Amino acid sequence: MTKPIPVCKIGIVHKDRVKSAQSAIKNEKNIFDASEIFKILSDPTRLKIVMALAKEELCVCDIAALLNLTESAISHQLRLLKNSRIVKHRRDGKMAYYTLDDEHIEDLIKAALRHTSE
Amino acid sequence: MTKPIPVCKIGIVHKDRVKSAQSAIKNEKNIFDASEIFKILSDPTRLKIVMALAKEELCVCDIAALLNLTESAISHQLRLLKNSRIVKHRRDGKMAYYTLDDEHIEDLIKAALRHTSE
DNA sequence: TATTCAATTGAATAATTGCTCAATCGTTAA
DNA sequence: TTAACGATTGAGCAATTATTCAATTGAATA
Repeated sequence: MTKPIPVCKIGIVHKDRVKSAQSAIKNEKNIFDASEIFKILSDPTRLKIVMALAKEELCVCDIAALLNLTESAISHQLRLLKNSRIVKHRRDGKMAYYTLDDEHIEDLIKAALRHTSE
Repeated sequence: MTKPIPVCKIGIVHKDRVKSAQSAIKNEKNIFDASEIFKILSDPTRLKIVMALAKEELCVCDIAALLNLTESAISHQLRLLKNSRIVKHRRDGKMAYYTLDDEHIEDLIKAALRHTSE
């Protein structure tokens, strides 16, 4: 079955398939949340920050030196990462030390790297 | 060890940590490629397309009806997904049928959904 | 207290992006 | 050949975004 009804302009072509697909994307909120996480990791600078913090606790200065960017630029990105609960920080005097706040993120990155090296 | 050298303006604060972190992000090309995949999945429309195609083979018309968008908008997004080798298509007459081209992608999405429901 | 400095914040700018609209392509059928 | 239609493409627009610059905050120290 699933025979094509060649009238796209009027309606749906494969009604049963579309209905089935609909059930796969019905949870709008979850999909939006997932896309937000992907968006956070879609910037190379942020992705590097996350990968660096997966290995070491670093202060803003360290990350700025590591990525050759200003502390301001790093601080802006860290705020986004913090809002997404991907990193957390602790204060020690003038310095702010950042670490990962989510162990799932590393798996996510590994899964992405798997796609790249196919 | 790893004693803070409080002179951020002059150089690196925690030399050994930065050196260690550097090794985690040394493969620039891979990181960029991974960020590209995240970028592709960071748009809710594209993410829905991928999730729909993970369940059913669909033509452009079906997807447009499913997401309530024009065929043009869908076609533009499908081109991006095709360029990233996430979807593939076959032609049958006037219609173009799309399916997933990468079984890793579903794992990637599942991993992201895991983060959202913490 | 006054100064220094890491970190943060807000405004501004350049670049990117998702969609619409209009035109075109390619295949089917009259 | 012509007409119809699903799909694709390019230009253009509105919205988002990564970075810089300048100003500010907050903690340590002179």
